[in-house]
Amino acid sequence: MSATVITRLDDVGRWTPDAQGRLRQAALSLYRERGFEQTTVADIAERAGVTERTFFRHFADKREVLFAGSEQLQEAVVAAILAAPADASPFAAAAAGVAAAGRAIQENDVDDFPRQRAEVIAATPSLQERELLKLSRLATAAAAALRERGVQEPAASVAAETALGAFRVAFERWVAERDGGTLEARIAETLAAAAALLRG
Amino acid sequence: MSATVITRLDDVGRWTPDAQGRLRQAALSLYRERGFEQTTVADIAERAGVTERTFFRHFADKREVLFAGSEQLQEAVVAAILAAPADASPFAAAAAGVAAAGRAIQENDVDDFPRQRAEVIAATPSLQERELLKLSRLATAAAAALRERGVQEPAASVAAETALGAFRVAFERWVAERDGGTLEARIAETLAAAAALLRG
DNA sequence: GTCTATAGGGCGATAGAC
DNA sequence: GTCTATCGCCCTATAGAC
Repeated sequence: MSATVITRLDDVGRWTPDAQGRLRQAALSLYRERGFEQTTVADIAERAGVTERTFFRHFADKREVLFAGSEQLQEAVVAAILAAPADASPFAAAAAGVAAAGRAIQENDVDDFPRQRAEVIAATPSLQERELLKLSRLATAAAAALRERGVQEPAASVAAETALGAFRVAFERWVAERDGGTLEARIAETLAAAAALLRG
Repeated sequence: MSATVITRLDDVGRWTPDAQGRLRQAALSLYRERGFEQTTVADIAERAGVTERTFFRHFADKREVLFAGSEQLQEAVVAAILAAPADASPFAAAAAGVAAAGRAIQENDVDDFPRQRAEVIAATPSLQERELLKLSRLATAAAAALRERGVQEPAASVAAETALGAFRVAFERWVAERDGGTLEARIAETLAAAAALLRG
């Protein structure tokens, strides 16, 4: 998520710094203006003031530009799961993980970036695919963290999938309803719904 | 899933019938032989005895050729949810849906197709993306079916996501362990683990 | 930075079924 | 005649190779 920080004036040399950050902003604005398919990598590079080749040096493909920072999110989730009280249930630990994800997203929220990004993704199937893959990897990492806590399979994977399913629903609702409260609140509400489900 | 059936000899005209079925078989075998990325659409078309252009008339892209029949699967899931006993809990109804999915997959199992297909997908990130998108759409359809049964949001979406999360875990385990019993049994086991989770 | 193979869309032509 | 499956050729953008 975080942009490259200029610590010394020498860093401002032949090229303007933070090409990656400019590429991300250029891509998001263009995807919003004309749509993902109607935007070429050349368009993005041009707006960011770099060459097409530079784009592919920073991002593996045209989709990935919207998913920078997903590793940090994953780390936050794993850390929260490992940091949960020793006596927390598997689902409670997984829930702590997705709650941390919600907090991390809101903390890094600048210029309504997460919601704008989410709207573009919601409008573009091929971006949805990438998002789902990231969430799936996140679930895999969460399950591994739960196993580290001593949770057996298939409980670990099921708990991770369930918590992340709740997260997905919460995030979707948060994006759809602009005045529906904070993401954290939505997540808490959805996790509660999940917990209530199997009791009923 | 079903191939075009030749009902009359006249159907065999200028071209050999069932181009779609041949394309699916050609694609799966080539993906297994040399991998998805190493296979070109031209390769597939050649093996199926049609032109490249014909491939794209049957399938939107190179991935979609492995996902024919997913609409029928979705219909089976929705039907099973709607057919569940009126007094079934939201989660129980969703569970009936994914159990039906498991049965549908095993019924159409010819030549170990589902497992071979799953192995190729497991080895190919871009195919995983497509698979996850299909499952996500399935979850959306399942949630809609639950709402039709009178389940409110967010319970409907959460129940659908949870049941499909369990399905995903079950399917993965079934693919990984060749002698681990039937898919149906795996699904039942995983659904039970999900139910146990939130009680604990 | 340059070069190239491949995906995948557009559009018209063709040939058979009915 | 219509409808539908196929083919051929053109094109651009992606993304990997060199």
